[in-house]
Amino acid sequence: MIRVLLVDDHPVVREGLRGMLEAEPDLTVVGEAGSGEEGVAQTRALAPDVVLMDLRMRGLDGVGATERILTFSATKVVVLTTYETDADILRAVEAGASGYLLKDASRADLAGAIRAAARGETVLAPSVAGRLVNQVRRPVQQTLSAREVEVLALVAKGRTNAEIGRALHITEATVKTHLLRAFGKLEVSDRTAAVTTAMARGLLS
Amino acid sequence: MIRVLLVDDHPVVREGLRGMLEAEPDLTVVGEAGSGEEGVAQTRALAPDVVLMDLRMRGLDGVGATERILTFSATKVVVLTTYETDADILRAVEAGASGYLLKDASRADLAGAIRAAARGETVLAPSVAGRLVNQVRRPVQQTLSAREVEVLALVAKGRTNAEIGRALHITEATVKTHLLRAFGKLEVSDRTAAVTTAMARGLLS
DNA sequence: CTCCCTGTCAACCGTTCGGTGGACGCCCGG
DNA sequence: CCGGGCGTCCACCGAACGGTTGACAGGGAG
Repeated sequence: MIRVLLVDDHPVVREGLRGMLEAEPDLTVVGEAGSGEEGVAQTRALAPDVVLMDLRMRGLDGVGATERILTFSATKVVVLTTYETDADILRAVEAGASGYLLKDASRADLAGAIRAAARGETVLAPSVAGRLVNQVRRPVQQTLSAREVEVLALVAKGRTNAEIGRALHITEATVKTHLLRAFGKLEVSDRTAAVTTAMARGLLS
Repeated sequence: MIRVLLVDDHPVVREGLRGMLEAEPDLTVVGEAGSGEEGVAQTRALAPDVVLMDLRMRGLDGVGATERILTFSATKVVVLTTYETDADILRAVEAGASGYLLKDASRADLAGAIRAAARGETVLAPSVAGRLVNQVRRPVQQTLSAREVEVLALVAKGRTNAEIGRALHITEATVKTHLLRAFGKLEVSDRTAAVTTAMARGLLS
């Protein structure tokens, strides 16, 4: 019997997962948590075999909760989320998730992924696997520096370079340097495209 | 007994809703649909009292499905969605939805909203109501014209005005006119802010 | 029928941006 | 200890952008 803990801030989703998993004879839901913090605490208390973890949550998010859980436990973590942005997927895998499923998964997908995770295997939804391959194939993993993100966030609000410089207590020249470096990393050539692609990759906001 | 139809493209969510609603003695789930088209068909076939409708779906979305349903049926539609962008809320209410709930709603919230909708009342989640008030209080409802959206979408991709003009077979001057009008409507003064606020209001992509 | 919105185009001007080519100090890791 | 990434700064140039004003045609609403 595989013991599963559900971590999701939506009661509806928890209820749905519970219903689907309890219908499988070899799976049992031993607990639910509505936040990342609660998920960590419940894992410590219940020592489940597998945690089904939502990514987007208020407070401690799924990635953070996964990292914490794996520091003290052999519990497997399967990430279950609605969206599949490149950055989310990469962060989850880096944090040590044993699987990445989307919420449109069927009962069979879910159960299969949980059993695989319990056996120590890693399962990715097909579309997720493709995106991950794209990430890995790209040799230079393009992470924006904290400062670059800071500048881009202000650009997204429509600030001019001079305004951004004043806001961050740096000169306009420095702002431009940050932006040009960000352009290179994002493979774009203007600020608007930089903002949209950074958002698409989950690097902003 | 209030007869409810579930329309959501996520099996997990449908399962969760079914579980929560079946626990209420006066509610019964008479059917499920995984798409807008199917939702319309099922409503026609089953004539439920209330449809619980997800907004974001592939194909015919929740707003479109709601509009169609209300043309031929007295069925009440309660919108249930994860996100609350201003444009989504307004579109759903304009389409004739009797309620707007978020997926973090509790079982009591859900059941209460369905009962209210069945009685002919309108229920909005508190945060949704606030946003709607903001929309209505703003006298000039700022809807971007189709052409303006088209231009903004290309701006979001980093195209210059001249490139956009060539792509849309208009001159750069016209592109600038569209953009300036969009700036006015969105209350911004540069293209980047225009794109981000348009996205935030759900007017883009 | 008239008004307003939309879509189209034009010219001009000042400001901002993007590109280039530097420069310096810091810190981390090989 | 030395390379490289990061954060900071400077100067210059051409291109792009934002603001303004003005214009005209078509269509839907009052």
